Amino acid sequence: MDSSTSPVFQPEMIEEKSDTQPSKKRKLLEKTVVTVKIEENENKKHKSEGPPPDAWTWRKYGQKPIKGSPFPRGYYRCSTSKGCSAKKQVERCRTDASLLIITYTSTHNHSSTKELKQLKEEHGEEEEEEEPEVEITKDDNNHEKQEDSKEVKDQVSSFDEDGASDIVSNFHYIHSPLNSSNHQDVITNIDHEEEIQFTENVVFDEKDKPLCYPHLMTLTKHKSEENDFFDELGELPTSSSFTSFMWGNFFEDRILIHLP
DNA sequence: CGATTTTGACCGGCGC
DNA sequence: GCGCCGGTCAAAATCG
Repeated sequence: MDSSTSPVFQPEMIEEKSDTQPSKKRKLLEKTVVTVKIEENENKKHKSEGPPPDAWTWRKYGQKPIKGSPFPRGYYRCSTSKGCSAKKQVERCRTDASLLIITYTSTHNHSSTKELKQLKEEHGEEEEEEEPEVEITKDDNNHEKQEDSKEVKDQVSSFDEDGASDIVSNFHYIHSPLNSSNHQDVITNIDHEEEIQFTENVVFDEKDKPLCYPHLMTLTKHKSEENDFFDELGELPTSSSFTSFMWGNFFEDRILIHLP
């Protein structure tokens, strides 16, 4: 715990050129990219097109063909809760139609019923922890990302209204797709800065990786710090019970961390 | 009949 | 300034 320099769960904002450009708001959104390998079972034939189910319900609000990709990208918005601003984009890998790239943006302002239930089952009465989390989360945001305070404040305020936390939601992003377990392989990378791969079975050949996620290669090797990732999580203000719950899910799924 | 999907239009950012 | 591209909107269509 190097408190002095440890990056306390730093939801790195997407800024491509923070060099000289005043990064636009657009690029400042949190992004969680999940690459999912879907099995094309004959059983679920037409389902192969749709996005894999997760803990929330999504409503499609748009679809656009993407340059350089034969497959269109679908835009979804969370419809579990009315005021929820969480979004996700679903597209297929340009070169591997069985690879689904899901990009989660923004955060949920609520928890999924499913997960709350699980939480209760595991710990009995940990549900209250949600309340204090909001406070701590806010604090975290305050001293961690001052630059983005505008954005964050905006989001947090809406969270406050609904009385939910956003850090928790971040976890949901991570573990919910894994939880669905309909898929064989899941790669999760948090932000464009720290990309961590989780794979149940390492099936991504070197020839596949650059094709589908060129930057993944770079970033995977740029930091072999799963430690960092763990460290960040360890720093989380979140109650340890919740954290362990989350990681419990990870390991229960037997996710291997594949490092170069 | 309400909720969701489809699809073309619209808009803003960015590169040239 | 213009055109391209990605993201969102909104009306119509479809579904349960």
